[in-house]
Amino acid sequence: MPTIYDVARAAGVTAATVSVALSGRGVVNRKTRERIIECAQELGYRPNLVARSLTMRRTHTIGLVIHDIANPFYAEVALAVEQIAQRAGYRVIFANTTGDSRLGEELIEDLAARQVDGIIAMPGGLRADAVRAIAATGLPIVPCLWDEEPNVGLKHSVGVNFGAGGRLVADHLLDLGHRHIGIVAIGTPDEPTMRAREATFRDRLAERGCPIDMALWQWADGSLERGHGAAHNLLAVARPLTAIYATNDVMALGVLAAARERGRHVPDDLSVVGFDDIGMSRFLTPPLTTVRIEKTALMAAATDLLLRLIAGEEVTAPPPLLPSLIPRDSTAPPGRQSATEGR
Amino acid sequence: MPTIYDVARAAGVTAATVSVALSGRGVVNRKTRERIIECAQELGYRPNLVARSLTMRRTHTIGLVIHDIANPFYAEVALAVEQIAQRAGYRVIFANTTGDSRLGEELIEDLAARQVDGIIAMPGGLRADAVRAIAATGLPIVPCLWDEEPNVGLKHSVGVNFGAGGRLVADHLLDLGHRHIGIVAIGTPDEPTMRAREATFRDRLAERGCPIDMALWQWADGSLERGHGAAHNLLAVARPLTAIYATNDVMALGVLAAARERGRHVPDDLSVVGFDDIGMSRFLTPPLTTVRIEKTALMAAATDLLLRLIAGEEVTAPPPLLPSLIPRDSTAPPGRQSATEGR
DNA sequence: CTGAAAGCGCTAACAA
DNA sequence: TTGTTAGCGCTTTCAG
Repeated sequence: MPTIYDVARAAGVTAATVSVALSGRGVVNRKTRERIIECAQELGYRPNLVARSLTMRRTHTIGLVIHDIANPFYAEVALAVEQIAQRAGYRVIFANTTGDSRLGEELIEDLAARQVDGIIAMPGGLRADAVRAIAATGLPIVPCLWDEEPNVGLKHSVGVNFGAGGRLVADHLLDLGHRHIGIVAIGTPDEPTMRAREATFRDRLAERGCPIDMALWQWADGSLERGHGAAHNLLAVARPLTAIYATNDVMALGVLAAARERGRHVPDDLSVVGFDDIGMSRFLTPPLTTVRIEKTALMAAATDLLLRLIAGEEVTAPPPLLPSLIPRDSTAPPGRQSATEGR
Repeated sequence: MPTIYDVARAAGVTAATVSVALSGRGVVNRKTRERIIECAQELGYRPNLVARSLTMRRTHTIGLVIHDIANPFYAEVALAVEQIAQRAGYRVIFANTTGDSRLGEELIEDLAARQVDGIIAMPGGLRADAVRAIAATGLPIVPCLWDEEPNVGLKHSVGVNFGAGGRLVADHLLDLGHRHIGIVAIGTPDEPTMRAREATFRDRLAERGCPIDMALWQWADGSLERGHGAAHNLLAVARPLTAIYATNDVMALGVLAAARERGRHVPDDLSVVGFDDIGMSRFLTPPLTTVRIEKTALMAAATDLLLRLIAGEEVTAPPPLLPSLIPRDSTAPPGRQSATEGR
């Protein structure tokens, strides 16, 4: 690979001049510039961006730390981030934690060592204090869509009022007339903290005189497979159950599958509601009632925020957005009097 | 950020010694090493990986160029690549072309300028000659899962026998007794080249005495939305039609939705088969019959291949794998004599 | 308008 | 075992 020195020699000038000529920063004689450009082209010169990064202390790279990109929710997030970054001349390194917060910490440290200009930190496999530690370093980092600790105690973050979403679901189901509601939540039985979207749901149910039966509370890890399994557990329980709230769409997809496998027709025999509104939700059978998170808009805003932060602009993070419930065909008033078991 | 010099000063040694001590490459006195490590920790020293990259001529970064990561197929691919890379200490920069080959070329050039150690090139928004041009540069690049030009004329690539897949679909449908088959293919009417999975399907149909009715041939861009729209077009045509082959699962999902919207029951009134076997396909309603591409295994192999190439090992690319048809519930013998229109 | 010189942070010979 | 020196490829004053 030819360096700037090679083209300098070819053009009969010095490296500094080539640098200036090629970047169009300073002023260079028209003819010399042309000669330089020509030589560069001929030699197939391509700037070494890591050398430039070293000098400039800017890599034009950002890091995106997510749970796992195979989850459509994060995939959509990643697309939004990359598109905004790309247009600004930034590239993005993505790293999957798969829920391992030990790994998450390593990854985030590595990104910092690689001198990324900033980081977008999604929840799952990243502890708040690790994020704070990085932030304390001065590295711009914006936490996005964190359930607990919406802003991670940081000045810049972009969030959503997940609690409001949980309430919307409770109201929707209650209004339809459901009284026997199961939930497939993300988390583990032993972990004491509960995410807002689950907590407010439970609280609202109690508030409206229909406290949830904890035998109908299932924990899962957010994956399709686990959501599917949890739904089977729920449907196997010999109790009335007319609706299931899966706290993300991917698990809701698993719930729909389990319902079908057990001969439960959705929504006649069972209502299902999800959370997130991933792209495919409206195409499912039946189209899924869910809580919409404006992922794309939010992540675009988050990325823009990060880029401005990097540029040293004085910016202020947008306030948490209110999610909205999108009623589709997977929910309906309870039909056949609380079927207990499909098959 | 403290540099290696700061640590050196603190420990009363020289930078070179710190470098050696911290990397554990050379031999350093036990006590000095300990002192150095201690100082490093105290100062919160973190190596500057771009400086290291400049010296070592190795960034431990690879590029992944894909169509768009929001497509579950590519998301699964990306996960596999990242996981293998991660374990080897590599990070991955992903770049979406969204089908724009002009952009694809820029991205690939930029990755090269950033000195990535290698590139995984997926089809869609990347022209074969652009890939070849980069390869000619000496930058390791492995094309994966390209439909046309399986190996892009390169020595190292990983592929699949897509043609065999198309044939499997044709045989499956024909064997079930279907004679009126529609197709939702990826491409555009004007583009002369057809991908293997479509071409062999068409040819096999003809071979077995059931040439496809070109009025039942729809082109789409591979997205859920377009697949959905194309299916509606197909179902609106006043012709017998008992099965639809969507040449990727994402579009097949759109076909299932369209069928439902038109009151066509799958598989009783309409059989649907996809291609790829993305993770959610077996959870759809009904579970989708499809051609399985072992994405994860293949991409893991591809990434491993790339890493070895980077390491300068003498490697040989695996031969194209044969895909297999996974029969699920979305296909069945044609039922009600070729319904023409559902509603 | 162009060149000389220094420096970004790290590693690698080679000496001491 | 540790230090000296040079260099990776580029940018940026500061002179000329």
